[in-house]
Amino acid sequence: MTTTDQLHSIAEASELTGLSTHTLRYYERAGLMLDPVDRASSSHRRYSQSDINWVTFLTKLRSTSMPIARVREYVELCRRGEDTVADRLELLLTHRIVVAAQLDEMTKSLAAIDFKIATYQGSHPYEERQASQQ
Amino acid sequence: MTTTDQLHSIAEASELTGLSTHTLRYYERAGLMLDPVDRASSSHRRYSQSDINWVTFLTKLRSTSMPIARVREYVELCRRGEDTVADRLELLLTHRIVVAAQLDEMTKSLAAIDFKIATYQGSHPYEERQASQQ
DNA sequence: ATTTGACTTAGAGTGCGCTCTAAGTTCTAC
DNA sequence: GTAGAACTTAGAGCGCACTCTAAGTCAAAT
Repeated sequence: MTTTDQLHSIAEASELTGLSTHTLRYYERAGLMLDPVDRASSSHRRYSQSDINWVTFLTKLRSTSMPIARVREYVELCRRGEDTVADRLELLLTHRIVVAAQLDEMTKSLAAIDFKIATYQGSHPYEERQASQQ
Repeated sequence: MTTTDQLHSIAEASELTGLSTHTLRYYERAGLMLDPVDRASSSHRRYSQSDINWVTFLTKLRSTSMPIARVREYVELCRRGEDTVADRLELLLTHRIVVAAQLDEMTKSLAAIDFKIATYQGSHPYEERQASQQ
């Protein structure tokens, strides 16, 4: 719970998050970091564990197609403190609906693809299948 | 099974597929149609039911993030006839793996978002929750 | 001390998938 | 026959999310 935090170079942060160093800098410039990333005396970035955790959560938002601008809105609410919790909740609940719809559409698409795969594999035993125009 | 096919204007095709007329023309130019779309004497497009069905399947590929170029590869295989079935199958099976991974990542991201939602809603009854830095 | 590689910045460039424009033609309704 | 909507084309433009560049600074090893 205390800040015995080990600090990470941008290369390490890249390893840990799966984002490129370019993207990490880009996200920072885009205002997506919760608080300013520490700097070494050399001005090199030093990522704390909590920075890493934040970026990790951020990638969950991104991987569910939340636009950068929306992520920024969310971060800005976070930075404004505890009295924005209701707004943050609403934002996430709204996003949740989008994600559920995405999952649903994707599942249906997968089913259609699987159906096509089955026709190629010969869904009917004994070669009873008909020639399809697709 | 016979071609009693009703023909559809591009506006109707747009309605039926959920794609804009712009996108329908774009896909055609991009070589994504299985066979050439019929034209009225006026040169207006006339979509057959099988065109519609094809576009519908095409959107399943697109909605699972298959790039346009890959869809085109697939279509070209389809056009080359029955001896490309093995290649088509391989292409779809490869894509299937990608889609499954996407579904998995999305599901995990949703879980992370739900977890955050729960913390905002007060996951613990009786307000036992701690202030989080996020 | 010098080389090598990792880092810094601001800003330009890229790739993808549309999306729109403009100028012209055709269909539908009156 | 004329108005207005829907269609046609080739090609330009756009938005998003990176991704890269260039010129310079800093760090670790020899």
